[in-house]
Amino acid sequence: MSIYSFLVAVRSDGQQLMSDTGETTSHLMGMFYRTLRIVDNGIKPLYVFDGAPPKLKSGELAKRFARKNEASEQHEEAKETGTAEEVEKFSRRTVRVTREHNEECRRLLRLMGIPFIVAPTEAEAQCAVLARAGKVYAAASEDMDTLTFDSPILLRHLTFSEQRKEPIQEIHLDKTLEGLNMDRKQFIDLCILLGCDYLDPVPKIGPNTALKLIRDHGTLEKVVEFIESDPKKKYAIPEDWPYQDARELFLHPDVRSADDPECDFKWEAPDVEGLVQFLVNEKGFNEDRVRSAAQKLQKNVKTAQQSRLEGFFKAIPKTEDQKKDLKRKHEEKVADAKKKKKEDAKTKKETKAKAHLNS
DNA sequence: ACTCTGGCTCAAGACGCT
DNA sequence: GCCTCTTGAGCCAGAGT
DNA sequence: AGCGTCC
Repeated sequence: MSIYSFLVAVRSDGQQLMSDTGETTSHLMGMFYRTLRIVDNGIKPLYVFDGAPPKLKSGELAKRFARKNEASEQHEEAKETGTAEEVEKFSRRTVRVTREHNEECRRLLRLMGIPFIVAPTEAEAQCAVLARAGKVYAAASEDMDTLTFDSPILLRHLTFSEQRKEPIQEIHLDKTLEGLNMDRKQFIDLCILLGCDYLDPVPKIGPNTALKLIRDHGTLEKVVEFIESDPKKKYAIPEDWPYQDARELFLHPDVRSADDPECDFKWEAPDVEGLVQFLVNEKGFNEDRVRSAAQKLQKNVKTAQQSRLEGFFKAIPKTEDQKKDLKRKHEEKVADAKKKKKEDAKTKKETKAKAHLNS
């Protein structure tokens, strides 16, 4: 996901950054400096790449594919008749992450000495397993599904950029369940009803209604039964709506077990000359910048071992206003009952163990 | 009057100098 | 054999209560 | 904080 956002956001004059041979470098630029920042803040990141999507997702993926093609057409059209702004707008929408982008990011991580794993399927699910097993301190992702996959802690907006808008959020699954007064099974059912990648949403059921339905009926089985037997026909379950399959994916996703040898991660010193070869010689990065970045990495490999444990995050108490605000939105609706802890970005942070990043 | 959903649009990263 | 997945927030209209 | 630049 972050590769995607780098491709969309890292631009100049409406174009992605490129080497002199015309190859895109936006993803490397984004990866390199963000990872550097993270390491510089005492965190030892582990990246997780998405594997093959589960079959249940193919319907959704087909839709996205269609949308992407549509955007490409609009892009072509804009190039003929539209303004420069329109061309740029549609250009962003046509962005696709390729195998090459992925492989270059992995090569970059290897040279930086940062470990990664390619998940059998969903990266979020793999993140959750590793966090659950204590291989990492938390799973970092923008996706709430990470909690549904049973990660004990989710970090959102884990970036240490100076001009970051959103504060880092640390969300604990146990507190969330406590706040909702639900067990994990109900939470999974709630998330499915709320709308997940695997199933179409149920029309007219938004966050509030979803929460109420699960509260009133306890399980999705009962909710579906209620909806179908409702004489007023207020809601309609979509034709093809295999919620049991979705639930099964959340409960038993295809993941690499944490004790698998592949999950024996190591954080190593950067290969400075390799980085120079790759980023400077091949991609045209500025050599001084790359070398000083590599130096920072090297320094942190040493100091990171002797983890200085200070308070990692500083909690900011929620005001009543903020609570009200949260009532609105859907993910946040969940997050609301969920007790989230907002973190102050400006304070320096340390991880106890290792923070865990999702690609 | 209030609540809720759904449709719409937009913007999206990080650095370093001033 | 192709093809590596957009997403969230803010705003507003309109239906439902 | 704003803004040009990174490649």
